[in-house]
Amino acid sequence: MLDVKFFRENIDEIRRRLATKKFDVDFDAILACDAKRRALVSEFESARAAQNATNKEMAAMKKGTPEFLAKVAEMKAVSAKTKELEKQVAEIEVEWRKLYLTVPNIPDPSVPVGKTENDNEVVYTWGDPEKLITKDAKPHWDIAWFEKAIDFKRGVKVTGAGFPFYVGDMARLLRALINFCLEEAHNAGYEEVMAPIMVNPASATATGQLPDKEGQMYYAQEDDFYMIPTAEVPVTNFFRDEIIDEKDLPLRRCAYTPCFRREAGSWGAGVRGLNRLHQFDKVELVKWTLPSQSLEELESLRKDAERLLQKLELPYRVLRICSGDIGFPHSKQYDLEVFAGGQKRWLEVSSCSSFTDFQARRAGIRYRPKDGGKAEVLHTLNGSGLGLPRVLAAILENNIQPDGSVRVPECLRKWYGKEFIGKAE
RNA sequence: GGAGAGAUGGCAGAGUGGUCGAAUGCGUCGCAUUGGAAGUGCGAUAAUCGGGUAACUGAUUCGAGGGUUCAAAUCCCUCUCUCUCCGCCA
Repeated sequence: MLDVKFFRENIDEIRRRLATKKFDVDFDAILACDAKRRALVSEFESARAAQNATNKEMAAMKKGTPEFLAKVAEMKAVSAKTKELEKQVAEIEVEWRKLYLTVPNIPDPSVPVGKTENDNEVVYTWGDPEKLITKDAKPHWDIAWFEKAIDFKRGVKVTGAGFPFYVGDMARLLRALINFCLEEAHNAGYEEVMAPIMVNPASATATGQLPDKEGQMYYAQEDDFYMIPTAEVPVTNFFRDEIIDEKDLPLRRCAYTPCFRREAGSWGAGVRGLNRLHQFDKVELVKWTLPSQSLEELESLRKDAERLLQKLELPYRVLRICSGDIGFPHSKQYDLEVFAGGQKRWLEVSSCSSFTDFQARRAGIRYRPKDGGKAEVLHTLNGSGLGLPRVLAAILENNIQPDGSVRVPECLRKWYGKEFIGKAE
């Protein structure tokens, strides 16, 4: 949510900058509602002030005297009118909030203007993707032993499409990836948390999933809980409605969780195998920073994620996401995509973003300046470090051996324990 | 799941219809005392939104929502959460 004052006073600039995002906002309706709301609030407040003043007089009067009874009679009408105004204010506040929650965050000036993902800029590429297109390379789902190791059929039986079982060595390899990501994050100064994987609507609203992504989350009606689409939601909400001391900033935390996405309407070509799942595993990195530090913290966050890919020996490219493709609460966003040699495709495995004060204002997360002054809204950031199924896909496709087995990257062996997966023994 | 108790400022905790944004204690900050510190004394100390250059000032907030009343932290209803006991359980 944008600062309301800023919104009112810079509406032309905001219109212009939001026009480059892909979301529709009815500015005129919001401004009209805001004006009406302020007028009503002001009318209500002066009515209530008058009522309060009289009530104070009455408190000092002797009860039951004719003067007192006259006041009571007089105030009945005043009270009824104030109550009516109060009701109108409450109604318009709800209407206004509903409208205002549809306003996305403003893109940072450094974000390239563009309409679709085709306008994203490649910042640079690490490693040599060409080298991976070999005669042995094949999409991971075509690897002979793949269906045994990642069992989609049983997943369909037990739950539905997109909920696979990882079996045996593959389960161990996935666990190795989780451990690797968490340990790297720990070494980079992120404090680990294990978080709830269901959240209430207030949390989902604070980070911006509601109302924007309502239909993309699994919802437990009985208890009004949402399955998290990313650990960003519970982890960021940890400090909801709290004030953090400036000396504790920046705060950095990491969390491993399963993530759940309905992916309604997004199935088509190129989403086979591990490319898109309803439940997947991810380690998320989250930061809370001073406003003045969020841009540099975004750069270091991205580098923390990149380092993982480098250690995993996976060629990747860094994308600067254009205004038309960055998300609703995002101010600035980088995506990291690994090259999967079998599919000859880039797969997104991390998205690193700054939300400026957008989430923090919705969530009521502020910091207390060192000088003890007024609490100010801070900035939140997060990035995947990493989304694991696609990393797994790239590992399988890029390290395939002539005998059909796959070499496991050195950095995972500490947990995986062997050099190969899928080797006949 | 059953029974009971409870939810008040940064924390603890008083407050059962008006003079309560709320006693008191702790904490924090400032000043004094001191060579310095401890200690002690004095004073200050909630948030949000609005008006005003400012001094100041209006509204809202005592878990959430609704109701009664001229007037609610206080009375009534609903919900949420916490604690204790019982039951069940990884």
